Amino acid sequence: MDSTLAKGLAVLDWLVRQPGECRLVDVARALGLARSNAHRTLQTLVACGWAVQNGDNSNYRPSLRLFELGTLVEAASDTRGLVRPHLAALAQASGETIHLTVLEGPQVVYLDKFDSPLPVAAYSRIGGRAPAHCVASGKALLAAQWLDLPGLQNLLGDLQAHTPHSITDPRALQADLQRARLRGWAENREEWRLGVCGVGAPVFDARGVPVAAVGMSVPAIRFSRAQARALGEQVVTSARDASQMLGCRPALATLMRTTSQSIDPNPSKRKQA
Amino acid sequence: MDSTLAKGLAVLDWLVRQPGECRLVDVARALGLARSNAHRTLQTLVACGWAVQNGDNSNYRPSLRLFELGTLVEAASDTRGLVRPHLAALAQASGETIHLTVLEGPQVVYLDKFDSPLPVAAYSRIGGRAPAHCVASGKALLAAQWLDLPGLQNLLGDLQAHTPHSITDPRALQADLQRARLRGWAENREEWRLGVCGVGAPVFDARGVPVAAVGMSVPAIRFSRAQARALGEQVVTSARDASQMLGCRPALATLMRTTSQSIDPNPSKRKQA
DNA sequence: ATACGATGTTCCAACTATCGGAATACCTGC
DNA sequence: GCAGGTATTCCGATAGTTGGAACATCGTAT
Repeated sequence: MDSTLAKGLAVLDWLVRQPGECRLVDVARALGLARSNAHRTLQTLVACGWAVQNGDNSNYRPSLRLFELGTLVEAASDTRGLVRPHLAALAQASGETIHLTVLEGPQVVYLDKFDSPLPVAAYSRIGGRAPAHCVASGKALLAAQWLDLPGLQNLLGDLQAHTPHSITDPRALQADLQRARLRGWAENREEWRLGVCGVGAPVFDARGVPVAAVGMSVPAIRFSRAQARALGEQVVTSARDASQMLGCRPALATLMRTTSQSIDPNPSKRKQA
Repeated sequence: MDSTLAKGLAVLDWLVRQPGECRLVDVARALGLARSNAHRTLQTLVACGWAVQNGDNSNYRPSLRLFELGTLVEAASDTRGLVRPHLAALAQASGETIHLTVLEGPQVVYLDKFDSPLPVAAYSRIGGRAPAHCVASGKALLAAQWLDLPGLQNLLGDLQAHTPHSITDPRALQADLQRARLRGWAENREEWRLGVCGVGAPVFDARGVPVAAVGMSVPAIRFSRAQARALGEQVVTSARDASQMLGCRPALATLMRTTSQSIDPNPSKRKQA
């Protein structure tokens, strides 16, 4: 592994997470580098346009290149733009906090978000992450993949608990996902943040592949069985509409399937996508 | 300069700009690397979470880490969120395409955008870039910095022409900026894209530093002297409101100044920001 | 079914770019 | 002016990178 590259990326990552500009020594100290090493690394980042140096005090900060590339990455799958109207409609109709997430490894990443007018304790940020097994949209995406137990464990690793309600047993999670498949939507009962529940449903593209999930965050106080069911239905409907917007035929745009994972025609060609 | 780091960043950059997943050889060929070298570089990117490898065909694509960091970089200056309502209002009132830009080196980066209902030929993308000396918002930002001729040339380098109307003479640009300062807004008359004009005005933060610019893109057909003036006034008003939103005292929130660059209390401390 | 070409991955010795201590330059505050 | 802290430069030792070659794998043509 190229340690020089890894180091540079770590510096960049650290730089981004700092509030203001950073001094060279701070970078060096934070990452345990020699000053001269940190200096050369930062100079390289600047020369390549990933960081900028303040001419006055020679402090460093990340450039907008990351923002630029971030929008490109996100735009590559133009899911967000296409789904956005449906999110807005759902936010309007439900009055709750709505978000759009995608799965990356064992986590979901928040692609888009509409905040509830009545602020919920659920704190999330576009670009932020959450463990997939602890949030409704994450479970919806997991359910839609029909993984077997080894596959699930391989993807998620050890299931960390984040509240007393978090599911930490893979078998229990598997059962929960199966329930989600039957029901059409996944549930989160304070498994990520105490006091915050949610429902989520997957969005499929034209090929029938689950590419994103619509999630709704709801305070535990408003999350009785009956309320959950009603909200779940709303989310499923919204997700199904969104799927059709992405070109998915209606029949596919649902989490439920009579046959199990058999129908997944993935020839896994070694071809350029 | 750390060539390993530079190479890795180049790979990442290239990866982001490809439409789908990428094969190793393509990366190697595109960047002129040995296969083994490209392999190690990509593996490092994957190990550090900046790229992901498709398990089936071992193709590579950028991870959402870039999106994540991109939103962080952009959120660091929460300009966008605060100014957004004013942009929306201006878009509503004018019916034209509105955007928010910041200066980075000789370019502006588009932070936010509201598209006109009547589609203008101006093609721009959030996260995209344009040469500062060719667009109205860029000129507004340049004007707000009161640079002298050497400073301007140092920042922008050679002024490239992008249409026959582009300003390529630094002195002419300087004069144009001076006009903008007197007027309160900057103009672009088909200097970046033929058929597309625009007006722009700077947004100041609480310290009176120009941090962004509001721009409006208008088809040349609707950009007579009188129309330009009317739109310019609108943009100035909007930018001034936005500045106050950022905590700028009203008196400072304008491009015009009676004294020249003298009042710029920048003690240039070598301190942590 | 077999062979072939193209690609992904691993290995390793030569080499060169990186590392980090030390010296220098610079700034700031006392 | 001096002291403390920091950015930058320098350079020899070293360790990490490099790229060719071998091997494994896959898709396709024969």
